[in-house]
Amino acid sequence: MKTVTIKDVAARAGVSPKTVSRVINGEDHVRPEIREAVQRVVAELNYRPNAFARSLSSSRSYLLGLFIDDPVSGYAAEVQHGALLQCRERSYHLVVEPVDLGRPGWQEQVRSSLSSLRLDGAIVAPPICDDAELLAIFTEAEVPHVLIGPSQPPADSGAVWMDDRAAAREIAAYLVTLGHRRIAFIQGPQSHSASARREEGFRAALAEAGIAVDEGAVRRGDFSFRSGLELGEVLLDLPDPPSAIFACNDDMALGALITAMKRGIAVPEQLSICGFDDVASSRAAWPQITTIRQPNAEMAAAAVDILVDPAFRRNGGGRNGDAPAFRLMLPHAMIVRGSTGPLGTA
Amino acid sequence: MKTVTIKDVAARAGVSPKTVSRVINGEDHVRPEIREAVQRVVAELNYRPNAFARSLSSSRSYLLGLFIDDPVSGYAAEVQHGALLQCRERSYHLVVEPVDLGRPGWQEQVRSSLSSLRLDGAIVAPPICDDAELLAIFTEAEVPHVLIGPSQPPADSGAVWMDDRAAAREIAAYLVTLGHRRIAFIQGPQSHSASARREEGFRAALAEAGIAVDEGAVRRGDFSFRSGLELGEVLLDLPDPPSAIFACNDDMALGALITAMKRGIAVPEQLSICGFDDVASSRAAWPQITTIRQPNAEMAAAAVDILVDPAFRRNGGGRNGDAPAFRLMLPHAMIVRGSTGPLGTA
DNA sequence: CCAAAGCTTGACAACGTTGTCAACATTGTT
DNA sequence: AACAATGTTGACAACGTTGTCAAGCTTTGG
Repeated sequence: MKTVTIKDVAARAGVSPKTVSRVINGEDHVRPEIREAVQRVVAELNYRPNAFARSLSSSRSYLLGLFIDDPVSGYAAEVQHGALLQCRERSYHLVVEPVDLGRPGWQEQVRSSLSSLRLDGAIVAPPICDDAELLAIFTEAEVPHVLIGPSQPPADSGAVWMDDRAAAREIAAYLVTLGHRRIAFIQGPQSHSASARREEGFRAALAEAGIAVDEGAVRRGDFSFRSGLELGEVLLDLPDPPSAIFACNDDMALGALITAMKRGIAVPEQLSICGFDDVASSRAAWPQITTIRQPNAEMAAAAVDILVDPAFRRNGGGRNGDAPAFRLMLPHAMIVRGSTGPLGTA
Repeated sequence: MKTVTIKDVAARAGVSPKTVSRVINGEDHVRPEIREAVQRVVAELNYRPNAFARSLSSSRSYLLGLFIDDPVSGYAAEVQHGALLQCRERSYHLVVEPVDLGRPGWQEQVRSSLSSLRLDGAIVAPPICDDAELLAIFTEAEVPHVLIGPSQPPADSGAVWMDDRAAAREIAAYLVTLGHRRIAFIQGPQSHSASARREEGFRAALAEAGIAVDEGAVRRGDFSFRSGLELGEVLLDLPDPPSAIFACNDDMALGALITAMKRGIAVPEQLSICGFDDVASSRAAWPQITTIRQPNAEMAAAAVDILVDPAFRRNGGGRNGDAPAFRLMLPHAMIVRGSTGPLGTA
C-alpha cells in the first residue's frame, strides 16, 4: 500500500504542498474554493499527515506525557482515561510514563522521554507531582506541565486539584452528625500530600464540633488494602474502640470493613466506615462504602486543556502558570452509602 | 536549551554523523576505539536521538499501539502495565488506543492512528481481538499485530493466550471435589469469546463427573458487578437453588457474593462462589474469592516481544503469524480462597 | 486611475536521522 | 607480490512536513 503524501494531494488538487498544509492545519489565507477542492482530494485519497514529519518540521510533537507513580491502580486508570479522551478530542496523543522514584536512574528515564519524544507537555499525577527534583527536570527541559492535586504548585506549573480539606471536613462532619464522637482516622502515606490535607479537614471538622481527637486512634497506613486490614485490627483492639473509622482512601476503608466483618462487628450498626476516592471496589463491597467522589477524569481532561492552550505554552512552558486560568479547582461530591449510619446504642 | 544533534556529536568525536548513527544503533562495522570514543561524547553531551527524525528516516516508529475496549477496567490496567514495562525494556513506546466498536466512525479512528502514527505493531485485547472488521484494518495497513486471548487467530496475526477451557474445567472440578452437585454458571457476554471457552470447560468438568448441567441455572451476565448482583438474585430464587455459583469473571462473582450476604446466606458454608481473573477486588472482598489467575501482564509482555521480533515483522507483518513461536500459550493458576468450601449439610 | 495595503500562493530550505553506495583500508589467499 | 574478499568510513540523498519569504494578485482609498 503506497503511502499518500502531501505531494500527492497537492498534485491532484493542482496546488502546492504548502497550500495543502495550510488547509490541513486550518490556517488562513486560502481561497474558499481552493480550500474545498483540497479537502475533497484529501478525502478522496484518504490522506493522513505523517505525524513524524510534522513534528520534525514544526518542533511540536502533538504528544502529551502522563507521568504517574503506579499505573496499575484504579486511580491511574481513571486519570488516564480522562486524559486519553480529551487528547483525542484535541488531536493529541498520550504517552504514559511510569515513574518509580524509588528506582535509581529514574531521572535519566524521564529526561530521555522528554528529549527523545519531544513531548509537548506533561501531566504529573500525585504523589510525584510534589517531587521537586522531578519538576526541576520539566522546568529545565522547558516542557510545560500541569500538576494534578499538588501540595504547592511552583510558579511555572499549571495545576488542577480538588479541595481535599473541605471534602474530608464534609465527610467527617457527616459522621459527627450521625452522632459519632470516637472517630478513628487512618492516614495515608506521608509522600502523598493529599493525605495531610484530608487529615486537616478531619481535624477541623472535629474541632468545630468541639470534639477532641484521640491521637491513639490516628494511625498511618500506606493506601493499600492490606494496611487497612491491619490498622482495622489495631483500632478495634483499642481499649475504647471507635464507633466510626474514616480512612484516607477507599482501599484502606475496604480493609477496615473486612476486619470488622471478620470479627462479626456489624457495619454500620456497630461501626461506621467511610473512605475517600470512590473507586470501583468501594461499590462492589457490602455494605457499599460512603466516600468522596474525586473528579479524576475531569481533572485529567482539564490538565490536557491547559497544556494545549497556546496562552499557557507561550514563554516556553508556563512561566505564567500562576495565571488564574491555569490554576483550576474542580468540585467533589460526598457519596453516602451503606457503610455509615447513626451511632447505635450498643 | 540548545538541542544536541547527531552532528554535534559527530563533530566533537571527529567522525561522520553516519558513524555516530551506527554506534547508537549498535550496528557492526565500527572500530572498537571509535565506538568507544563516540559513546564517550554521547554521554558527555547528553545526546539523545530525536525519535521523530529517526522514524521519518527509517520508517520505523518504535511505537506500539494497545487497542482496547474498556481502558478503565482493572484488566486493562494489568495488560497495559505489562506491555508498558516490556516496551521500555525494548526501547519502544506504547500508545493506548481505546476502541469503542459501538461508536460509529471507530474504523476511521483506528486507521488514522495507524497511518498517522505509523505504529510498528499493535496489541489487540479481548474482546475486540475477535472482531474481523478491526483485524482487517490491521491487515490492510500491513501493521503486525498480536491478539490477546482470541478465539481463532487469523493466519497473519500473532497470538498469546491462556487455556480458558482447562482453567474453567479445573475450577469446576474443584467445586465437584468439594461435593457440589448443583452448580450454577454465570456466563459472560457473547462478544467475549473467552466466556464461551470457560463455559465449555465448566460443562466438560461436570460431564466428566457425570453431573447433568441444570440449564435453568446457567444465566448470561455482562461481566459487570451489577449483573452479578442481579443474576445472584435470580439464581438464589430458583426453586432448587444451587450450592455453588461459578461466575465467568470476578466482578460478577463479587456481585453474587454480595447478593448472598444481603440475604444472610453464609459463604462458603451455605453457598460456594468462585470467579475468574483474579482482579484486585476479588482479594478485597470478604470472604476472598476463589478464582483463576490470568497472566495478563505476562501475556502483554509476550505480545510485545513477538511484535518486536524481526522474524515476525518480516513480510510486512506476520504472514508467518502461525509459526509456533508467535503462537504462545501461558499458564494460569487456580487460587483457592475463602469463598469456596465443602458442601454443607444445610 | 494609481499607489498603498492586504491577500493568496508557491519555491525553497530547514527539521535530525538513516539507507545507499562508493571509496578506501585491511586482511587473507595463492 | 598481486589480487580478491572483507571491513570501515563518509557523502549524499532521502523521509514528509512546515517556516520563511518573496512574488503576484486583489482590494481599498484618494
